[in-house]
Formats: sequence, C-alpha cells, structure tokens
Amino acid sequence: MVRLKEELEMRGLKFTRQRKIIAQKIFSMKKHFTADELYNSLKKKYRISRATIYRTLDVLSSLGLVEVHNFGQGKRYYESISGKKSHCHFICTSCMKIIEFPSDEIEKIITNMASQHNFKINRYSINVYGLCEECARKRKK
Amino acid sequence: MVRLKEELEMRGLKFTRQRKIIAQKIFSMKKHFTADELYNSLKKKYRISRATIYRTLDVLSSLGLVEVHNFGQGKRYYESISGKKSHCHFICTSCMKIIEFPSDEIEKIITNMASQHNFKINRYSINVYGLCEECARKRKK
DNA sequence: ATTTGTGCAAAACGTTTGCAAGGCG
DNA sequence: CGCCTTGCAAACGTTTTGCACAAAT
Repeated sequence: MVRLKEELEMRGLKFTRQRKIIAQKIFSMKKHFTADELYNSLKKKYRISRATIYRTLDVLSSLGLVEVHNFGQGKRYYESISGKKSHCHFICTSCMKIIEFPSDEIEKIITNMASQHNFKINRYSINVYGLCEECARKRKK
Repeated sequence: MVRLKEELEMRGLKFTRQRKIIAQKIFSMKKHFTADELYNSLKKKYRISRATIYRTLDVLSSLGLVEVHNFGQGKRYYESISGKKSHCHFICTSCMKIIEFPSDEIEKIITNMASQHNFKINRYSINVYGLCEECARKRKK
C-alpha cells in the first residue's frame, strides 16, 4: 500500500480514494479474479464505476503490482503479485478452478530461448487446460 | 482434408461446401490468424458469413484440427495443427510478430506436474510477451 | 425426409472512450 | 490553481445467437 502510494507519486499520479479501495481489495484476494468480480465485490459498499475498475487495473499492472492473464473465453483474469513468483496455471475448463505450480525450471528454459533470439521478455503466461481430478471423475460416470 | 471428411462423418456432421472452403484455406496458412482475417481472405471469392467462420472454427478445434490461442487484446488467434507439435509462442507486443519455439522439454515438465495432481491435460499454451529484436532496438533510440 | 448447416441481422459480452464534473497536490 | 481522475453513458470490436431457409445424407 505504501509502495503503491510511492509508485504513483513517482509518476505524478494521484493516490485517490478509489485507487486505495481497489488496491486494498486486490491485495486481500488470494485468487484470480475478473474485473467484473472485483466490481461486484465493491459496488455494495462503495460507489465506484466499472470504468474506474478497468482504469485502475491498468495502472496497477503497469506498476507491476498486478498480473494479467488471458485464460480464454474473452475475459481477462487478474492476480495480485505481492512478492510471489511467476507460476504455471492448470485451468480446469469444467469448473474453472485454477491450480498453480512453480515454474522455475520452465522459466530457465524460456529465458534461454529468449536470449538466443534477442527477445526481450516482459512477462510470460503458462496455461494448461484440461480437467481437474474431480471433474475428470465426474465425466467418466 | 480426407481426415476432416471422416472425422465429420464419424460424428454425424456434414461435409459442406463452406467447411471444405474454410478448411482448405486454413490448412494452406502457415501462420496464426484471426477469425476476421480468415473471413476477409475468403469473402472476395466466396459467399461465406462470419457466423459460419466462427462455427466452423469451433468444429475444427473440437476435432483437434485447429488450435486456439488467447494472445490477449480480446481477440482469438487460430492455428492449424496439421501434424506439428505444440510449441511456445514468443509474442512481440509491439509488432505482434509471433516466434515459435519447440517445447519438448517444457512439455515433459508439465506432463509430470499434471500427473502428480491427476490433472487431465487437454491442451496447453505457453506465451511469452515482450519485444522482438527489431522492436527492442527501435525503442532504445 | 430428416437432420444438420447457413446467412442474416440483432444481441451479447467484456472493454474502452469522450466528456463534464470532481478531487488531489 | 492546474492537472489527474472519476462516473456516466455511449461506443467499440469480437463473438454468439435466433430464426427462416438451404443443403447434405
């Protein structure tokens, strides 16, 4: 939170009521969420528009405080990255549960491939789609 | 093409003029393409609606003949998978050029992680975002 | 003849934008 | 005070849908 304030000020951006509220909510969430979920979880208590949610998510991701994922279905998923490392996502396409795995080994391989081609990595996203144990079991029946 | 006909028949689906045309076009494309690009490349010569393009892409991907990628920006990218293996994508966010890399090693790691958690993999998508050599050079100036 | 597929236009969906009003520094 | 930010509603671009007609088996 202090970090957010500093990062904003550093760029001549403002530490507004809305940004505070949104950031607080995001940092308290462990899971992946969509802009709409965030909006719905806030609108009861606060008067914040969808536009502000989207704009704030943009700011936070450009500050490196939030990660954006394209898990398909035309909808974006966000995730706060308070310190934790990048990881793989195993996405159950039946119940949309998302299981995370560390990706250190894979990251090494990717970094290697990138440097071979002078590709400057900004971020990466490893998404495995399929069925989680439960849903796979249900299907068999 | 013969494969497509068989796969369709096997499922009681029809081998229509439109599906033929679309499949032919797709199999002749090497690169990733969007539904709209496909539509535009066909509409001059044939009378095929956008709806049919989308519906056919769904069919082809459920038959495993086409891979779908969510490279962000709210737009889907498709790729025909005539035999070739899955691979990583390095996506230049400046010029949208997509470089492909084999991912055998990574696939091994992923398969391993999946089996540890009884996750049944359907497909995976490894996307690295950043700047290609050219665009990175331009930025520096 | 039956059933699946098509074209069209309208709707849906998530996201972005223009603008006037509001709030932070 | 000046500039950044907000809320609203309208616009956007892509994808999906309902329906009547057409085509494949």
